[in-house]
Amino acid sequence: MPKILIVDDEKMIRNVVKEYAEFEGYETAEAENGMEAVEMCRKQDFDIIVMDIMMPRLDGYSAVKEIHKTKQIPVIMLSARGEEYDKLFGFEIGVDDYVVKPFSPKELLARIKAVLKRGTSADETKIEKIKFEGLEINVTGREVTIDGKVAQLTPKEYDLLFYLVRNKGIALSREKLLEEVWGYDFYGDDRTVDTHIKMLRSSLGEYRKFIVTLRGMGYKFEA
Amino acid sequence: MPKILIVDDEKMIRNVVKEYAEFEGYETAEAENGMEAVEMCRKQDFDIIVMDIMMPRLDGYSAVKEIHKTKQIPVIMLSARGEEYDKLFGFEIGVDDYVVKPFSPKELLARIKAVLKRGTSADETKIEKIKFEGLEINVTGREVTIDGKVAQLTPKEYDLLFYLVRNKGIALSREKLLEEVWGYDFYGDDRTVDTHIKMLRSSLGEYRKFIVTLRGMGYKFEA
DNA sequence: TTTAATTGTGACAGCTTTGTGAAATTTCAG
DNA sequence: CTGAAATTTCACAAAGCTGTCACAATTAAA
Repeated sequence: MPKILIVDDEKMIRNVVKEYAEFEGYETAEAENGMEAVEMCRKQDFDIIVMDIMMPRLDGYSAVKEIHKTKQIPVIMLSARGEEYDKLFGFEIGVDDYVVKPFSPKELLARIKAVLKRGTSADETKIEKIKFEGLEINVTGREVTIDGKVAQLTPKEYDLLFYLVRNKGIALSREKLLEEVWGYDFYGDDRTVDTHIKMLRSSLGEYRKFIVTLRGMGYKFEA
Repeated sequence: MPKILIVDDEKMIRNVVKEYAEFEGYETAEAENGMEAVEMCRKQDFDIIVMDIMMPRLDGYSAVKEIHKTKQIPVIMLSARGEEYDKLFGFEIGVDDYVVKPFSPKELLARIKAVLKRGTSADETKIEKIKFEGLEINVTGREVTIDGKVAQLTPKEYDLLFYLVRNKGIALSREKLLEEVWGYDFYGDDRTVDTHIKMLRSSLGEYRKFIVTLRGMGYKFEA
């Protein structure tokens, strides 16, 4: 689910937006001013920022300018009616939408949805992921993460895991695995599979539990 | 006196704006659609453009994009209420102001005056850029900057980087890269990719970290 | 309980893949 | 046509993956 950074100095506003956003299933984070927002963006990635213009410490448009120096994150600006409208245009900030206070949370959410739908996160939808609890296989990027951390699998480990997962719940003999993962022209020992299963298990940490040994038969992935 | 280009398919609108503008002492010129506007801008310089969004042949926002490729002229957009508002923000055009139809000519003139007053600080032409920390790719100008300094990439390096970035997070085999970056008719060695990756990495300096080797597979851009 | 079969595991030599510098070739502007 | 820049190939170095083996641990059968 997309992560939203809500930036406003009024706690009330943050709460309202947060509540509505979380109701829609978004993750949220808050910042009280522009400085804080910049800091938070340095440390983590958000999918969209909802930012007030008038704030202490660092105003909204300066913050956007700063954040956009390093990251391309869509922004929806909030501001009091009229007052800051010219400034927004005047500075030609790359802002994706603009909502005037007081706003209806429903409208804001609709705009957030719209911005997320078009924009940069088009790549997000292209990425194919398979998840089992904290084990996540990003097929598109050929990357496996365990509880959010990237696991460094070797090519064979990845291929083996991918084949097992694709055939989850199905008993797979060593012969079958060799044929499918190694290739029909592999001339080696059956036990090679065992070694790679061992390595794979060690790479998967606690999620080794998904790889089940079928004595006298082979292995299977069971989630 | 400043010269205004008025672009709208309705003669009525053009006339009204023209009359008021000339009363204020501005010179005016007219175009019926985006295409005409682009043509006229190629031939002469204007100080400001007042442009409708919805027009036959070439819509306003495409016209602005085209014109801004070569000239930095401030723009005030016109459009029917609400309808095109999203589009404006959606495409992040470098527009200096925005007036909703039906508008009062007096208000439009006031905005024209205001935009002209802010100086031709429209030096910030809207250029399409992609950023990852200090790595900035100016797509419009085919230029890459690293921490603000222009990196001297060769054409292949740029093409390769651009393709990787467009497909960030996606595992790309050498074959795929050859096909997409070099062209389907390239009959060379796979390892050519490696050499160009090497060169690209060296050009990117510390941001070489974004280019990830996928052993046994290929490469990907990961930001 | 013993025994035999099967699977788990650590170590490592050899192999495959990737990184890299340099040379050969091609492209292109002048 | 010439020379500089870009591209491609090549060979070797470096990195890191694989497959095998020996032995330990586990399981099932007798």
